[in-house]
Amino acid sequence: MDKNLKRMATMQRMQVTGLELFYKKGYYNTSVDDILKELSLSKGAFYYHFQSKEDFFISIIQNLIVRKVYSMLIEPIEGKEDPLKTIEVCFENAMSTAEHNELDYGFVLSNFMTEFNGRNELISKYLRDIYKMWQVNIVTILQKGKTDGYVARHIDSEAVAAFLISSYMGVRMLMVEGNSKTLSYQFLQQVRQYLKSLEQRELV
Amino acid sequence: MDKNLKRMATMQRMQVTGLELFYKKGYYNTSVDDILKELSLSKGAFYYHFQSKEDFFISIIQNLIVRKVYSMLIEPIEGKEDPLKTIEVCFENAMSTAEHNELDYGFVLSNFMTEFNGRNELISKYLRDIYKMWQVNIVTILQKGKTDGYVARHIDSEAVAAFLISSYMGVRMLMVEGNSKTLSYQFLQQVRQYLKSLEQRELV
DNA sequence: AATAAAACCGACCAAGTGGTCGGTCGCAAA
DNA sequence: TTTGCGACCGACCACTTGGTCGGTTTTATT
Repeated sequence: MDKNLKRMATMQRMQVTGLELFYKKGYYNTSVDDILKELSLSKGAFYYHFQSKEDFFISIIQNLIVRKVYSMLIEPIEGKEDPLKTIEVCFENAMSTAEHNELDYGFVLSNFMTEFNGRNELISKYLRDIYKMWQVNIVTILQKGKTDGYVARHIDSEAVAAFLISSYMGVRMLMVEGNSKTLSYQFLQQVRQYLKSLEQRELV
Repeated sequence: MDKNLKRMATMQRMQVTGLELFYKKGYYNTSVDDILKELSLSKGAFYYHFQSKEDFFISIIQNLIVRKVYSMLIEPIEGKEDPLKTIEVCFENAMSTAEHNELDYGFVLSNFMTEFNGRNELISKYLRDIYKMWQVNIVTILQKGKTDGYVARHIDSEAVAAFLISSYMGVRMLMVEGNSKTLSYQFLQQVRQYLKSLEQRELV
């Protein structure tokens, strides 16, 4: 019990610091030693808990990244009434969080998707699954929104979801290049404009 | 003269192969030796022509990446009549090119922006400049579009440009995860929907 | 053919890299 | 107090990295 607790505690410390550095400097550009130095731990400790650097990163995906994306972008829109409004608010919050984080290196998910693409199929798959989870979620609430009369029936929910996700990943990438405040404002403004064009007009 | 030609030829060969590999495997994940092996050249040849790996990459930006972005995304929309239609067509072409490229690893510019962000300020600056060039260009034609009665006067050109670029960078990133055909179609469909909402309605 | 500069070669270097392994330490059960 | 084991240490290994440098080959010029 207690032992298990200690084990988990150390692993979590490693994962948290690992994600921090991987996010900041990139996976391939961060050595295991870098992480260990930060924690004053040794190689032995690392390879006692994890099989490899890859295995370590996968555990980070499952324990930290999934949760992060879920709590920030998926959970806030699940089962809400007006999908368009809900998505708008969710984006506002996400952008605001990013904007006020002085150590912003972009959207975790898309950064890693870019880095691992074509280089590590296994990790790419895990990341892709998170993206899909998000995508499916948006599609679902849009479909429900049609039934409930919030969303125009003729729109292609899958396409809207893809477009929203694309634009979000895009701005989040651009925001790190400075001017995040302005960009954030401009982005939200245009998202609103776009979302408005999806509204169900003239309810019978 | 002739000497200069040979020099340029070798340098270009290195740059082309370099970009290919950097684009495919990432800058930090591609060694100078990797590039040299591909060309059957030696370290000596490389460091005779370039001061460092960084210097080499900067020359690639200036000689290849700038031109690529310019010819694909900037030049096609310069000085055209109807900005919204022009942007639409330009995106259609860009997406089509990407879609039919079986070795697609995303949008060159945004991939490198992500990779170098926070890791190499000098290179980031060069890349950012390309992005700005593109941005300014879109803003310019949108403003002209207002004067010419194609674009609604109340829209924020800067915001529209940022939004368009964001979404483009986003899809291009997602396209490499498979389903590029579907994604491409969905994206263009939504871009059209969005662009339509920017049109100048009811001309006097 | 002689020459000199330009272009290229490849062994070498120091500084890392991910990963291994024999050992140590502290704590809980006996 | 002894024992056993989970947690951790750190020297070490094979290998790769960007970069150097003394030297050789190509090439154009005379």
